[in-house]
Amino acid sequence: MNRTEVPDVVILRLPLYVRALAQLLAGGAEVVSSQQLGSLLQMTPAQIRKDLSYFGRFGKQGRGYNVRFLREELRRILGLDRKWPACLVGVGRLGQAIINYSGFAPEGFTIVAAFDRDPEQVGRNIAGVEVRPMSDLRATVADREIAVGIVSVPAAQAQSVIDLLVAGGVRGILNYAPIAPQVPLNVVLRNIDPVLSLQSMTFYLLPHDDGPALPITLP
Amino acid sequence: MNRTEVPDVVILRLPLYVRALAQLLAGGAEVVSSQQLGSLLQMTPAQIRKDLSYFGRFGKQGRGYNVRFLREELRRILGLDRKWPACLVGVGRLGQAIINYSGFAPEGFTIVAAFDRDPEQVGRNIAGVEVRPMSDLRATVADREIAVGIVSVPAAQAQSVIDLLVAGGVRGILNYAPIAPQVPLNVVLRNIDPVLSLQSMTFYLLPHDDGPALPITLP
DNA sequence: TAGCGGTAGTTAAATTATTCACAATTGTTT
DNA sequence: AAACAATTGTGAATAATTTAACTACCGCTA
Repeated sequence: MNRTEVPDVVILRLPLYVRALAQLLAGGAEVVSSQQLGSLLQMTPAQIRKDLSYFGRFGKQGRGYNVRFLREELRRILGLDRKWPACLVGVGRLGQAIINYSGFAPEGFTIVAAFDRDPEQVGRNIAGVEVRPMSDLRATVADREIAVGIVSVPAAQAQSVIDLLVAGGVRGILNYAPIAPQVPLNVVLRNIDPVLSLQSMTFYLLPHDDGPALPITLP
Repeated sequence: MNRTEVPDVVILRLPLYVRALAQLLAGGAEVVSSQQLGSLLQMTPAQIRKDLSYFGRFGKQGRGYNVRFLREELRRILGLDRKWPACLVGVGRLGQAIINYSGFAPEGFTIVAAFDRDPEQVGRNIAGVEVRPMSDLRATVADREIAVGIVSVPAAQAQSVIDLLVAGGVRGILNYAPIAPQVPLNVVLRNIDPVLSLQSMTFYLLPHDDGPALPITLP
């Protein structure tokens, strides 16, 4: 299972499958076909089967996939069957919302340390996490084997914070700042950027010439 | 300029260009080449030129692109040269962080109305926006010609809220709930889902066989 | 004004991703 | 037990996207 063989787009879709399977499981389903999963996620059954085939054979012909089994396999493939301690940098409004967000922990992403450069914030305890000074970042990341850094500082400071995290040994970064950060090839970057999302949305809200303005009447 | 001719991936990249150009402009640059823009955004110059060529000819051979001009053209193409009034549904912790976020308004996205089903929240004023009951949603969206809805309610309620927004006439939805919503073809959907981002990140943090474990010694 | 370095726009080629189509297999029904 | 309906996994075909390569052009310099 050579990771360079599996296209990135496929990896991006696997968590979608995991989530849909969890839903199905919660609903009591034991078996699901690529057809059903496809209509749930609005994609073609062929794509789902193809995606899964990169990793093995999980289904039974004529039946479909065992929901619980497939979910567990995908979680294992993605590394979701373990804990991923993370640290947060920047405990402003956004950072606090992130620390308090209840969606990370159940998925194994626990924020075990928080940092801020503001002396006012340092020492505060937010949702059980003590805010530490930036000068502690490097050592803490190393000591606690933190592989994931979450960045919620203003754009102006984001790149230098990311550099710090990388220097500390973090291997993945979830960046909320509205910039296009530079990271080494061996560091995985994911950007959360609602403004970009809105800005690409508006194009489709504009009127465009994609058809005759008036119905064409044949003579 | 038929929108069906322009690939979606291209539209997704345009805001990136707009942002990079704004940065360059702030830095005093008057002209930029696809080469420079590419290294700033970590993409090939060819891709940038190709993307721009879908919309016209903006550069000068031997020189590059006029930063201010290209930025304005792209903003016009994306519809960013106008105001996009938006409404927010769900003013819990996340919703409040969104309303208070200072990054939307400068880009023309102003939250002009907020809704919540909790009677405790209704009537409150958050950052100058009064929270209204869900029963007002439909009429308000229509009256104020709100084209964009932002959804920050718990997953369980998200689909029904989205249905409401669509019924009210919203044409684009920015969804923060961790679900895969169903929307009609004529409604543009963008999901903000940090958990999915993390879940696809961890795959790359795992050890994978992508090369010999030990150096191979030739005899 | 002729030549040159540099860069856009564009056509063609290469690469990547998606969809199709079908053999193989499963469980069910008659 | 045979026929049948359903569904996977996959190789081939198709479609989409990216990259490369080249022509035309711009502004500068000698």
